[in-house]
Amino acid sequence: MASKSSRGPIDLPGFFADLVRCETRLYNALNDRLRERHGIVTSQFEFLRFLRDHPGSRVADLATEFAIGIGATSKGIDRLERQAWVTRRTNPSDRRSSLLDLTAEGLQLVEAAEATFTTTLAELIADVLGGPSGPAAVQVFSELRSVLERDQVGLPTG
Amino acid sequence: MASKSSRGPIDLPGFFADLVRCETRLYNALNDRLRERHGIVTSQFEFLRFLRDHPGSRVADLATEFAIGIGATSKGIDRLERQAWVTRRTNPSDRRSSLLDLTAEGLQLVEAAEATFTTTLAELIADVLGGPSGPAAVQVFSELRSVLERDQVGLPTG
DNA sequence: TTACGATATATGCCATGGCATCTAAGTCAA
DNA sequence: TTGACTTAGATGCCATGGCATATATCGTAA
Repeated sequence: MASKSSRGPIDLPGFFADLVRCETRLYNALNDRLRERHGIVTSQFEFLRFLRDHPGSRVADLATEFAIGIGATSKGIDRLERQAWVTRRTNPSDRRSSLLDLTAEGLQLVEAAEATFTTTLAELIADVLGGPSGPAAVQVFSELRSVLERDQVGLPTG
Repeated sequence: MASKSSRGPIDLPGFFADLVRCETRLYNALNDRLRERHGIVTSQFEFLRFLRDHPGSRVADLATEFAIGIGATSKGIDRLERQAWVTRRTNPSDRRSSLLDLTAEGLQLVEAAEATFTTTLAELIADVLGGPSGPAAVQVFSELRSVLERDQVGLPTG
């Protein structure tokens, strides 16, 4: 099969469709692996990893990072707290909010899950991303993310 | 701010994080626009567009395309059918399934929504995708999608 | 034809996210 | 200090998707 390398302007809807299909399938595949090996799903892994890398974050910080609602974030933290992977401690400088941290178990879990995550992701995308166009794709998404965050595109209300 | 152009091997988890954040925000932003102008969300627009381009598809065809479950697809079609945008007609060669088609209203809707979709997407990503790395990113996702579909990665059960 | 296994999808239950709302707490000015 | 406004996030209701199951139909072999 000949590769389709159009010369004209980029087909943005086509690109977006490819992007969403890839993201869906990768997310599904990572969910499967993380669930069977660690009893968590990818969104939980991402929460835990963020809290490992940003201890003392607030619920709103997570909501902004992941561009999901505050309510959903609060409920997500509830679930992690129920498993004793995360603790809330009252923010001493603003008692409306809590500061979030991993427990020792949470830290252990995220380290183990990260190995699974990284390995699985490599199995799925390393070949394509390791190709000649890989670095450019990395660059595009890094830049696009910066732009979307700067302009606060696609932040939910609640 | 200096741009971060690492020379080493690609940071796949970092790339995946950027990818998911971009997809979330773009999907949210497109949802907002499509909802306010046409009363549909992006997933519905994608169903309608697929049926316009593949008339006579079955529920399973949509499920495979979007890598979502058959049950969810059936329910999604229920909702579009209730709005009289899609019709089910019994498949004459296999009465377990139905063949799906847009109604005239559905066709009109998808054409109008497509204009909104394309315009909005261009506002959000044309600048970055029009840069020098754009074509490479397009190429990467086209290829990655092909690989993931060939290997049937991340297909839900039901 | 009948019986059995496979297939397409419709449906029910559960989990999760969006959005609205509620409460506690912080800010500020008079 | 008090009262009005704002903010953080917890909670309730609803919509949607995953997965399991139920139903109808199909294909095949006896």
